[in-house]
Amino acid sequence: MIKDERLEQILEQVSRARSVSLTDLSASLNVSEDTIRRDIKILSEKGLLKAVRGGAVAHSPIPHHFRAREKHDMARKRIVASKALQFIKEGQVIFLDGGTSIQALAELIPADMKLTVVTHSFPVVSVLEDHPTAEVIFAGGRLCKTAFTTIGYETIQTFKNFRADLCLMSVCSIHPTMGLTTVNHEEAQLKRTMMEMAGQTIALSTMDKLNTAESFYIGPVTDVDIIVTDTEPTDERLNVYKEAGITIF
Amino acid sequence: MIKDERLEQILEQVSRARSVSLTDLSASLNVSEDTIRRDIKILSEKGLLKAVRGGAVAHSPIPHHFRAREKHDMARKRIVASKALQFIKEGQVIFLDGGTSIQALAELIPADMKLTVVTHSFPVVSVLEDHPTAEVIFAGGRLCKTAFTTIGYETIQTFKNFRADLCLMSVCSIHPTMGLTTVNHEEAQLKRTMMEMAGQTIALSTMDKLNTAESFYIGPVTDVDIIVTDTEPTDERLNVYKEAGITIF
DNA sequence: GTATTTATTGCAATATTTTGCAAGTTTTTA
DNA sequence: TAAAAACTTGCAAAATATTGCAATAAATAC
Repeated sequence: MIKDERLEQILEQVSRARSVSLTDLSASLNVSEDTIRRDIKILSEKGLLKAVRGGAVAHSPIPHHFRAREKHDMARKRIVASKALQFIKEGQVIFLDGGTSIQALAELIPADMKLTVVTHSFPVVSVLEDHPTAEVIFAGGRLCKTAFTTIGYETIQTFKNFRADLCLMSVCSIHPTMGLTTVNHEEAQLKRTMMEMAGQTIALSTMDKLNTAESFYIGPVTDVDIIVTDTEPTDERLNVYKEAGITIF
Repeated sequence: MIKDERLEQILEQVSRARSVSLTDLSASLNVSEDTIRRDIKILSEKGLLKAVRGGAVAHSPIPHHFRAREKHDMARKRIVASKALQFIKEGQVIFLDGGTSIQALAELIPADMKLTVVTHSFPVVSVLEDHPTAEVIFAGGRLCKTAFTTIGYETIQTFKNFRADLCLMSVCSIHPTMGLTTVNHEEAQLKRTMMEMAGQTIALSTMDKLNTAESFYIGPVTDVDIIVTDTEPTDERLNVYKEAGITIF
């Protein structure tokens, strides 16, 4: 049997029974448990099921995937996320933006950390759904079917009801003189509100977003307090931001 | 049996019987009491049930776990859903409540039907995510980790911003004199608001919910305009509702 | 065509997690 | 207060994961 076919079979069994064991799959598909384990790992990385000890289970009904966006560069994003994690302290109220870097960050939050998380991202909710001590508040609004977030008036109003210690924002484009920009007017408004309502803003950005600009203005670079990237803070491309008074990690 | 599956079985039994003993669980799941004790500890740390001496009880103010209800009586729920579908007309603004009946209904909405849907249920969003012409507005709020809905002040405020043609509500309990009731104060408030803001309310109920009552009052039975059940409208158990002026389907 | 690379699979050695048991402690019950 | 039931802790056995490696098959280059 060809590998793809086997993956299909696994998915089918999971969707039928909601959970399957390695032993059963290994027997019914005539391959070793090791192979099944690897298959499940592949499928779980694609977000098509959830790997658990001894087998796999179907995902929760909370939407968890970004459809339009490819999950490329995940390694870099995890680096950024793990650097940003240090700024989150027990007991804080934090805003989590959309975007895969932020999703990676949510995955890293320790299970015993008490937090209040306000977010407008379905994938983030999906990650925190299993978190025992995080109080999660979802900012509703019009569903953005491409980014898997909510957006618009309602979303902004919700964020206005909170005063966060920290806003963890994913960056679309950042430029020393053009400031923070994004591809969409409503998103710009929303990000502006999130920053206003938070004591401190941390921008998560991979190096390819630095020194670029899009059409819709969010605010000057000095609106962010800290920039976290996937390179060394000593990288000379970052000097211009340091001179503007922004802390780099 | 894999561990995850066992945890769900425990949740299911707890939500069905409201309380379970270590001894019973140990016998029915074929593991030692120690293991069950550890399982219950895990679940209680996630806030999905309450550990008590000798077993576990359901968390009183929280609706039963979504997954536990998911498989239960799906056939009946689909009957109810398909009957309710006829009331949804092109171009309307509709409220969709949580619950598996409503999820089944969302699945039946034709792909070419133009609608504005306001909901607080993640599973419903998940279904409508693929719908090409439905504008989906998600009512944010505090995440209810068992029912996969949002709840609380924020959620209620969001619904107050809309005037819907139709509110499709899942019923917890309905009784001719006790009225509409549910297991949780916040949920009761929310349902009340949804009905207030909608021109017409349709209650989806399987027969086992009829003539039962829970602790938290939503409103009199006359708050709903139509009741859709899984039996014939001529069923004599429904007469008392007809006499109250409610249309039965 | 053959050689080289690449991907896949199973196996073995080594961690890690889960589970059941036993001994001792606490809580409940009568 | 004594007996029974339930809980806690530590530990060893079993189950499951991880890693590296070799054998095989498939793809690609030469």
